[in-house]
Amino acid sequence: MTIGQASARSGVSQRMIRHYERIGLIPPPLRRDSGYRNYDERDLHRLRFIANARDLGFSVAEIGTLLDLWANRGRASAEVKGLALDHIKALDDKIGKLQAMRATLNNLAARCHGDERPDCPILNELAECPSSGDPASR
Amino acid sequence: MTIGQASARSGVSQRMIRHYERIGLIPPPLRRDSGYRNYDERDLHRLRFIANARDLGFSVAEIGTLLDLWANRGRASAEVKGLALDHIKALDDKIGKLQAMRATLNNLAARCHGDERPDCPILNELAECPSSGDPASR
DNA sequence: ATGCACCCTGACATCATGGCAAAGTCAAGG
DNA sequence: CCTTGACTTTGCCATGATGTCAGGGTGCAT
Repeated sequence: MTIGQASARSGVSQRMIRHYERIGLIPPPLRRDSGYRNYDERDLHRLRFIANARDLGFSVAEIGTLLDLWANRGRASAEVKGLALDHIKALDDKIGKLQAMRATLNNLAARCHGDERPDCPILNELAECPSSGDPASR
Repeated sequence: MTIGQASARSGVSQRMIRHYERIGLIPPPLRRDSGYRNYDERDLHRLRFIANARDLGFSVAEIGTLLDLWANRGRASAEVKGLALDHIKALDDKIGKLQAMRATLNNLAARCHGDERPDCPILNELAECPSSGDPASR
């Protein structure tokens, strides 16, 4: 199948398929005489794996490791689980930071009357030195 | 003050100060005869504003708008609040996506025994077609 | 005047992705 | 057989926010 078909059936854009090939995440497929990349079901399966892992937020490097583990029939599942748990921790970190931002901003927004008058606690707070101002929001 | 001092006192790296200047977020400062950038308290104040906004996750484009509003003494606070609320919504979006990833992954990890045996539901699920497999986790 | 810490510019890297352009290929219909 | 339109190829540029390195100039204290 051509790259367009592989893309449509895997959910990975053509652009990214070529990209993954160039960075070595997937092996270069066979080429037709015309030079067109020719993918088989095995390649497709791998692309779907990549799409799923990417949707879970794994980085390309992590996906590479997961692919290796996937290909290695003798791997210990503990290794995979370790990766997954690490990634969960990273997600929790990100979520926590975003929630902290949200809380601070929500706090500021609540204190801003939001009418046609120019006085605005949001801007006032942004203009403060980080150490001064509202310690509770940090 | 030099860029190093401005950086230390604002929490914005020298690299980013120069960057913000180049993209027009901050005006080019006066230069000494040597060519060194020379910042005053006003510049410092602006840099601190930028640092605070950045810490709340605003993009450079949004920070530009906020700076304009900050400089415009007659602005309506509603405008600022609107920006803030939009940003909160964007944060909620991101948080929601990350939480969905986390939930799915956590689900998978819980089903993986994580020992020395090779069988692993995490890899199995990643290898599935997105439409098949475990609809509950989506 | 010598050395060290600082500053200058410019370029390249990240990470995952999009877009564009010029050129070749394929399949179907006239 | 030839045209047309859809597809593929490669390569380069761009994003956003930031880091790093290199090569060269500056300023100050000893």
